[in-house]
Amino acid sequence: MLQKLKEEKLREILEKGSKEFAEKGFERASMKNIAKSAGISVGVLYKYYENKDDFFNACLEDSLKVLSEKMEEFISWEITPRERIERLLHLVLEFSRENPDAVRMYHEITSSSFTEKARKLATHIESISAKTYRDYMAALKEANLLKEDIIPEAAAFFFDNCLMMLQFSYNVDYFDERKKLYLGSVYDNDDVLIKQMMLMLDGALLRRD
Amino acid sequence: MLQKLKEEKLREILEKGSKEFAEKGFERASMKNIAKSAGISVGVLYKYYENKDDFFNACLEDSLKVLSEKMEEFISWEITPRERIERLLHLVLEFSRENPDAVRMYHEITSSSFTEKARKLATHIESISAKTYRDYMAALKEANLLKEDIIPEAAAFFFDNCLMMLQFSYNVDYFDERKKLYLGSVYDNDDVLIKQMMLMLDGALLRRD
DNA sequence: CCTTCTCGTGAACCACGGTTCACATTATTA
DNA sequence: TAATAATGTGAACCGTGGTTCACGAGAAGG
Repeated sequence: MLQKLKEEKLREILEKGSKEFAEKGFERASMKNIAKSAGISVGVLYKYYENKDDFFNACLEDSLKVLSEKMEEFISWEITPRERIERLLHLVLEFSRENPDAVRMYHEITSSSFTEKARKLATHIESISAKTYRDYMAALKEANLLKEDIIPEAAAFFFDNCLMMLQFSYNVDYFDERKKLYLGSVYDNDDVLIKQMMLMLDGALLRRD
Repeated sequence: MLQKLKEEKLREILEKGSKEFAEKGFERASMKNIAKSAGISVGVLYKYYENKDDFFNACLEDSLKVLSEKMEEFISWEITPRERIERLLHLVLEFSRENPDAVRMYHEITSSSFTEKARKLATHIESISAKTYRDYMAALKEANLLKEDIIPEAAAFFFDNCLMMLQFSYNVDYFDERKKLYLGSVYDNDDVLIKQMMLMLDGALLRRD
C-alpha cells in the first residue's frame, strides 16, 4: 500500500515542485513550501533527493520529457511544408496550454548561472530539436523548396527562435505583457496571430511558387 | 573633492552592480560583493539606495537608458526599408558588444516574479520600441511596401522577437550555446548570420518587387 | 586647536531557507 | 502480540546575505 501511495505521491511531488520552480524561479522556490504543498514533510523530500539542485533537475527532466516526446510527432507527419509549419504552430500553442510549467521551467534555466547538470539536460533537448529542424531544412533545400540563398542551419535557427518566442509569449508573464503591448487589439485572437506568423515564416523560409 | 569622487564613484558603483546582477542574477548577486568590487563599504551602498531592490532598479534604469537612446537613432535614418533592417541588425550586434551587461540585465527581469517597479521600467522601454516598430510597419503598409495580408502590429511583434533572440544569442550564455548548436560551422561568422537574417526578415515582411 | 558635522566603515544583528537527525509512526515479521 | 525494521516528521542547526548602527576619520568652521 505504501508503494502505491509513493507512486502517486512522487508524481504529485514533482508536479508541485515544478509549479513552485516555474512560478518563483529556482532561488525563491522553497523546499519547505514545496513539501507543504505536496502534503509531505521536508524530510521525505531529502529521502528521495540529495538536495535542492538534485530535486530541481528531477523536476526539469520530468517537464522536458513531455517536450521531447512532442518533437517526435513533428517528424512523423506526412504533409507539405506549409502545412507542417502551421501544424507546428498549433502544436506549440496546444503544448503551452497543457504544460505551462514546463515552458516556464525551460525559460528559467535560460537565465544566468545555472548548474552544469541543468544546462546539460536542456542542451540535450535543444539538440534534439536542433537536429530535427536542421535535417528538415536540409531536406527542403534538397527538394528545392527552401528559399534561394538560405542556409539550412540558419533557417533552422531562425525558425526555432520564432517558436521559442511564441512559447514564452504564451507562458512567461513578462513576454505575455510584451505581446499585449505589441499586438493591442489582436492580442487575444490566437487564430489571427497564428495565421500571421504562418505568413511571415512562409515568406521567410519557403521559395515562392 | 568629495563631490567629484562621488560622481565617478557613483558610475563605478552602478557599473559594478550591473555587472554582478548580469552575471549572477538578482538573487545570487550580493550587496557585500558589489560593495567590495566597487571599493566601498556596504554602508555607503545603503546611504545611496534604500535596499537591494532599489539598487537593482537603479542599475537597470542606468542600463536601459542606453538602449532607449539607440532606439531614437533608428527613426532618424532616411533610408530604404531593406537598408533599415540591415542597419538595425548591425546596430543590435554593436550594442551587444558594447553593453553586454545591459542585455543580460534585461534578460534577467524577463524571468518570473520580479518587482513591480523593475517590470514597469522594462515595459516602459519596451513600449518605446513597440511604438517605434508599429509606427514604422504602419508606414510601410501605407507605402504599400509591407507584404500583402500582414498586419503591422503582428509584423512589429515578429520583427522584435527576432531582434530580441539575436541579442540574447550574443549575450546570454544559454542562448549562445544554443546558437552554436544550431549554426555549427557558421557559428562564428557574424556577417553570414546577419545576411541570412536579413534575407529571412526581408522575405517575411516586405513585399517583393 | 578644538568642536562639530558629515561621511564612510564593517562588525553585529537578524531573518530566512537548506539541510539534518533524533524521535514518532507505521508496516513487517516472528 | 511483541520485536524489529522501514518510513515519515518537523524542530533545531547552521551558513548566508541583507540591513543596521555605533564608531572613527576627516573636513569645515570658529
